[in-house]
Amino acid sequence: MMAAQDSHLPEPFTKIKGAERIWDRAREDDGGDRLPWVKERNSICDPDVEVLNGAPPAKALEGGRNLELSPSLIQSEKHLIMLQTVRLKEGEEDLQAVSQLNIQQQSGLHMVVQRGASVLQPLVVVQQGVGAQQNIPTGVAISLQDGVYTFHDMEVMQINVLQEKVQAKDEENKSMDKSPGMLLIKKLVPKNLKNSVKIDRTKDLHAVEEILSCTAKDDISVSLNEPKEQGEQSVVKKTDTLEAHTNTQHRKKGEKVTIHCDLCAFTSLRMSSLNRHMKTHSDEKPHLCHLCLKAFRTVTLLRNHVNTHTGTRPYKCSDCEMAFVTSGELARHRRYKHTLEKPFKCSVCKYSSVEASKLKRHIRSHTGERPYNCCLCSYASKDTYKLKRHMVTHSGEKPYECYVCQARFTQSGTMKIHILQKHSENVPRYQCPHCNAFIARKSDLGVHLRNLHSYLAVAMKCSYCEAVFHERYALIQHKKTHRNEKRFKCDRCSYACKQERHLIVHKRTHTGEKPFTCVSCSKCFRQKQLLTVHFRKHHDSNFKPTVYECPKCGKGYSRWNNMHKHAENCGLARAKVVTRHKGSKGKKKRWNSLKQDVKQEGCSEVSCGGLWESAGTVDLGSFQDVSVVNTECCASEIVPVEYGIETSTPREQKTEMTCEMILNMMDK
DNA sequence: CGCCAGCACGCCCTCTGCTGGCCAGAG
DNA sequence: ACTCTGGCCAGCAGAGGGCGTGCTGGCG
Repeated sequence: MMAAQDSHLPEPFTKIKGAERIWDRAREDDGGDRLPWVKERNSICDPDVEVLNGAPPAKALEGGRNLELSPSLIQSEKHLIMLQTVRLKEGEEDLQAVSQLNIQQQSGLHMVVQRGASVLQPLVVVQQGVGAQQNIPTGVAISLQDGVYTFHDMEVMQINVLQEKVQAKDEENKSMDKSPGMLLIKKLVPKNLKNSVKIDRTKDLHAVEEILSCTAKDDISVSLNEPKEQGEQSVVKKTDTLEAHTNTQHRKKGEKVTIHCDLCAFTSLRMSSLNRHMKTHSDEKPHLCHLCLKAFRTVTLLRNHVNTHTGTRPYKCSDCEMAFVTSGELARHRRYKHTLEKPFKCSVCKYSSVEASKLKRHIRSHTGERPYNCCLCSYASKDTYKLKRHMVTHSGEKPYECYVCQARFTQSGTMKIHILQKHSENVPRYQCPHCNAFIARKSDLGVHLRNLHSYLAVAMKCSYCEAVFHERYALIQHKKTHRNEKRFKCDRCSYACKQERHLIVHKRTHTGEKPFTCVSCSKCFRQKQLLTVHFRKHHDSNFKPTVYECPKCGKGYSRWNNMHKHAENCGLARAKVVTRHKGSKGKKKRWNSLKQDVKQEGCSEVSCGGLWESAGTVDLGSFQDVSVVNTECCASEIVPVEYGIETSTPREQKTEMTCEMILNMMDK
């Protein structure tokens, strides 16, 4: 019930940490101004003042009595109220003494104390305007002038229940008529215990829950008091369920007695437990580890610790080879590995965990809370490990080294991937389900899928035709179909070609245009290459005509295609057509390799005038002997089977070869 | 007093996915 | 020669699993 009403802190609460948590919350609420909050643990043995762990700003604690708000909190319009125990002197055991504490005047909190009791100044951070008021059930909240704090916030307040039935009954009868809206906190102390007392939070809050859930019952009363009636006391009690808190003065023979710790909320039915508990308030740790000199309170703790040194693991898992120092470890291990029991369930999603701390960490992924701030940048993490890992980015440290190549990495996972993909056999690759591409990393496959195969709301149009595509990959594949298309068509004949410049040359056959004139004899040519050939042959005395020899019989030809035609009858097998892609470095290497292969096979290139280099398309069809060797190496290496690459028919190849050769030579 | 269960905190690990620089291939 | 593209790669952070350890408190 309480947890449902206060979503802040549903998790279990521990006495000291609760106070810290309040302070932590105050820090978080404090506008993030990063004030140097310092948690101090005041001596719990201080006879006059007990300050809950997590010291407030010094001013607030000054004197242990005056209640002041820290400037930062005032600025942030939040109220900080400290709860501290103030033992009243004899003359102060009345409400007048309380008022002298200035609590009401400064905080708006109305408190009532019982005669002889200590007074608790509340240590609560209340945020204004958080709408908490409507969430607080009547009688559960303490109203402040400008804020509200709930029972949950009262975790750090010491609440106890009056057991004095008769008195309570009278109080109850009086107060039931009073208007609700103000719950007075009353701390009752057994008269033989003059020190401040905290109650067991779990039990008593449960008790209060129970009270609140059944306020109509006769045996339960919730006493409320008007703020102005400070002289009256209120009592929260449930007579039959709170027997455990019986004041020792009223105990009967055989009745179980709850013993309270003077210094905290601990209660127990056994004195031995209390005695042992009291050691927790002492720094005494008499049991020293002889191996590391670390000190422990108890022999058991020391033994467990020594076991960590010796490797003694008495608790062995029955289902696997694991063994542990403590039974708790074993139990947890069994939950993780064998029973798969996950009792901590997230209320937001389906996540569940073996440990509460894991659920707490998980919840941060919902809330976005990032409590761990980097001191060097704006990064903040949700857990300590991530912050620690992040700090490596500032130090430049690369703690992980590849054992093969000594490359260093910042994260172990990165190194693992490196080793897997650089130094391992049978490296797994990820195949794209849409295009059969194989990609080394799954994450990169994701990038590939996003870039190439994701649906695009705005369709992309092909730049060559009207086709539109919603997938980038489909567009790319489609464009490749235009690659070998003879898109440039002559409007006077059936001629078509792939490049516009070829069409321009062709059109001169229709217009009769001959723009290239020989400077020596004024003869005109349609193509630059024709002029060049003419000039060399007729006007260049240094020109030595190229002779293309048949690799089979050695017969020479002045033109490559003529030799080529001859060679067809010399019995050489037909080679595959190879297209050299200009500008492709890799293909250029392969092209040179092919050239070398062809040379080695006996196709002599004699003063060919840069034929190999200038040829756009080469028909090796007549080199039958070469083809046997080269088609294997060429087909596999040079012409990878690619989508959209087409091969030409022999006749086309011859035509294209000549044309492109000439055009390329013209370009030169 | 010892055993035990449970809690809390911390550390380390893995898996995962995003990001951006680099580089070779393609145009 | 240049630009663009996409795979490769390391860096880095998010999320969660598993275990180590210390401590507290119930109980025999």
